[in-house]
Amino acid sequence: MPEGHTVHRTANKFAKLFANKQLEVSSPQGRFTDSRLVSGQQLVSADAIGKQMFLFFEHAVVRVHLGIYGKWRFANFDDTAPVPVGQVRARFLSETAVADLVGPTACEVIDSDQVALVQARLGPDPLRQDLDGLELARFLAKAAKTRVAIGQFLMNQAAIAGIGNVYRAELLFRQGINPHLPTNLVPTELLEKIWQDASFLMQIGVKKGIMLTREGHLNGRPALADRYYVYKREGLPCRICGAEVSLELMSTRKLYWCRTCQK
DNA sequence: TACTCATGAGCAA
DNA sequence: TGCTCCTGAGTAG
Repeated sequence: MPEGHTVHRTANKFAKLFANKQLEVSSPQGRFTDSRLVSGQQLVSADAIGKQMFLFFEHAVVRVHLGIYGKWRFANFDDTAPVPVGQVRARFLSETAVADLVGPTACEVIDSDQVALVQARLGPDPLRQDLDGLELARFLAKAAKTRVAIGQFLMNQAAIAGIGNVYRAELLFRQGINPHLPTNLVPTELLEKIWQDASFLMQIGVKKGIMLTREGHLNGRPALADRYYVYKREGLPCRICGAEVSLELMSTRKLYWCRTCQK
């Protein structure tokens, strides 16, 4: 489920498994021909900003973006690495562990200048430590300048990095905000709440590996049907007021919301 | 077996 | 706004 929390979780796992190890990098599927540019190098670190992951090798960086379909598969082994299954774009192999990447939108080798370019176009990430409040300030500054609907604004990775369709719907529901409200008309206190809630929920997502958004259901592993307030619940009664949950398209993406709770 | 759908985003017009 | 790309799970027939 590739929203920002998945990517941060993967970066942590990658660092834990592979940091300071020499990796054999290959492309079983054949489409990641640049794998040879990093194969044989040590992995220095793994980092995530929003939905982008960066694998820093000694002399180059691998940038990965999962898109909708992308997935990582990790495995430990004693003697022989498991045979790749399906369309494995990239395989990262140490002596005892393997990470297979399937179906990413992007998997490429870039240099530090290109890393800086990608990072510059990304907005603040609620999962990055923000002790001095600068990330929040960046978010508020961007929000103050745009009349785009808040539902659309939250999907813009240059506005806030890491939010996807699920968190967008659930964050707006939790704060009772109409997704069509122009962003510059959303009171600052509410924008701050959205930011803090995103940070809170996404940290849970990183820890648990699944998206949880319902009060009283933030622990354990609730079934998919019990996990969200509005996401994928069109036509069903709102869990708070009982009104029918609405579904509409907002810039080609499905938007779920409750017209009664989100005035 | 064939078809549909999905948590995303870049690009052209 | 519409088209395109990427893969696999679920469902209809």
